Amino acid sequence: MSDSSPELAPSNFIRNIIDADIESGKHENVVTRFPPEPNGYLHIGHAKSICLNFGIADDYANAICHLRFDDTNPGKEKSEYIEAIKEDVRWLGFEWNDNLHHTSDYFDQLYVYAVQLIKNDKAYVDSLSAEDIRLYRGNLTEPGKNSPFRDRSVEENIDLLERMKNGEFAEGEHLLRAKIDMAAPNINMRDPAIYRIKHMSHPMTGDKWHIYPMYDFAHCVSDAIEGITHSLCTLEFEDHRPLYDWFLDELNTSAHPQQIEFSRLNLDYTVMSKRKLHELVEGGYVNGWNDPRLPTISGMRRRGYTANAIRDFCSRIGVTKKDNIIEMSVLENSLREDLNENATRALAVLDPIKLIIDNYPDDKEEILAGVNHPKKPEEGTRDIPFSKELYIERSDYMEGASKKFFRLTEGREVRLRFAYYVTCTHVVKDENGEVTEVHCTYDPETKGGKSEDGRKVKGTIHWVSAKHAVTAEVRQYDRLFTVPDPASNKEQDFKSLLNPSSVQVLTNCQMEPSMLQSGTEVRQFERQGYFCQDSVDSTVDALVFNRVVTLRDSWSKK
RNA sequence: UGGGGCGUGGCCAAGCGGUUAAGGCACGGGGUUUUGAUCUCCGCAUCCCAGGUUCGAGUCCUGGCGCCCCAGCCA
Repeated sequence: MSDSSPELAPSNFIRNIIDADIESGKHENVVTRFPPEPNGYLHIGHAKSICLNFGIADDYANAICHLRFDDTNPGKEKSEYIEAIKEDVRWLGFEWNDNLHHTSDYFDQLYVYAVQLIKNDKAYVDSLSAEDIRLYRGNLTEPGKNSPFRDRSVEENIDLLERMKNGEFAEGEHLLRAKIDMAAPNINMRDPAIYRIKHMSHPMTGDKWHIYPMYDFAHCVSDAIEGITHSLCTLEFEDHRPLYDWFLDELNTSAHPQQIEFSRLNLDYTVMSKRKLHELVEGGYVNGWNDPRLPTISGMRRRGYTANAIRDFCSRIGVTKKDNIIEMSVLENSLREDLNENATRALAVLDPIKLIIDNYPDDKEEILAGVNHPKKPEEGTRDIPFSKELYIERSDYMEGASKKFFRLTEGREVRLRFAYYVTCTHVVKDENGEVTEVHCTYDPETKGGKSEDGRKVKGTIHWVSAKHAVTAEVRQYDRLFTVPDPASNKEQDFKSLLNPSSVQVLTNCQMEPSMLQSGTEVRQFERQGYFCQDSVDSTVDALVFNRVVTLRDSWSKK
């Protein structure tokens, strides 16, 4: 292993297999691959696979990981997705260097291999309808039966395949199938399809082909051509492994990669299948693939997640073959750990109410120093203006509050962060009984938020000078679904389980002036959470912030 | 009811026959704190069930039970 990496990912059963293969001399150089189909955007589940595959390449000496687009179905794939996927992989911090491939790079070779199968009497052109093929396949408990076209001559098969390739037939008219065993208990082995006719233009090969190879045939061959040593995929392909091995054995390829399956990542209160994500995006239930509520890489990036947090998360959840649903708190913990360490602080009032300091001079203004990071003095301080009228959080005042409430209530003294101690005297209400102003007096001897007499002030609240405040919009996100596993009930439409308040927009947030100069980085709004400007909607004239994640809150739980 | 997998605390996950069953998240409690944040300390399982092998089993055997995946010319 390389010693350049200070923190290697924790080991797992796949790394154990690789270790053993190196130990035994089976392989000297490990080659993995991340093989997305460009038919949608990457999500956090893909990040698990990316971290696994590229992580191995990073940690083992002379190991590499290929990025290969599995583009065998032009009906579903688009160049837009290819570009988005590349961007996401790079953003996560991985580099494929010269190892960028497409399954379509191998279409010529694949065709040669298909002809070889025919010559070896291991493949044939079937002319049954799709419906008949399904009927002939049998079912889980009953064997299938042979197609009447199964025994065509090698010459006829080659001729038919050639003509399929040349576009002489309509889609569905013919199908090249492997000749294996229609009675196999593993349904994947009942003469699976190899090539189907599709009169479609392909993002990479244009109009050259009228037939396109199926996954089972193309994937193992592509792996072999690229010299992949360990082909890592998810559990649902376990049943396909015999077929993966069958093709490579029949074709006698120079390399025979080992397919190893691991379980996909599931996160609670969200969905991870591409089909469902497509449904949410295309149905307008969310605003595009990069909607900050989505578990897509682009959505999380826009929301303010960091690549570090996602990689840390992936290393924490492990790699096994067990079905799992990871709690969102694990992801949030990885995020908070990164942000707490790296985000500078700021004061911002999300739901403002006026706080008026009656004994503070009307026109006086002061500049106070706010610590940028409590654990990093080297981050310095920033200027925060202070004056008679401030905004504080509406929830920081409560009428008739108990002594357990550390914030404002009549007669109680609290500290205004970095500023002064103030004591609440009274409030003003409107005709509806809503509090419109909180009044207080301050102690001039407590500037900076400390007192000489050592008096105890339990509560500290954040504030913003009203006349200096910057108004902004803040979007607060909550879980996308109301239940932990929205996909569990197959009869129920998962979309009916969407959380109607997955986003709450606050338009009158008041922030300290330094937020005007705050770029795109994530900042912590003290006592609230982490926020970053929305990369799509925020402008200098109309600031828009996304709440990345709240701070841990042990008070509201009580 | 065919085939393939999986089953260690609320959620993940180490453990590869032999110290009191790692660790993280969550949860409960104490301390520190100009963020009820951070930090810190403490607590928190006998391993799906039942037999068996063994001086000794979460780890081996047998039999159950439970859950997941497969009948696309999708990947």
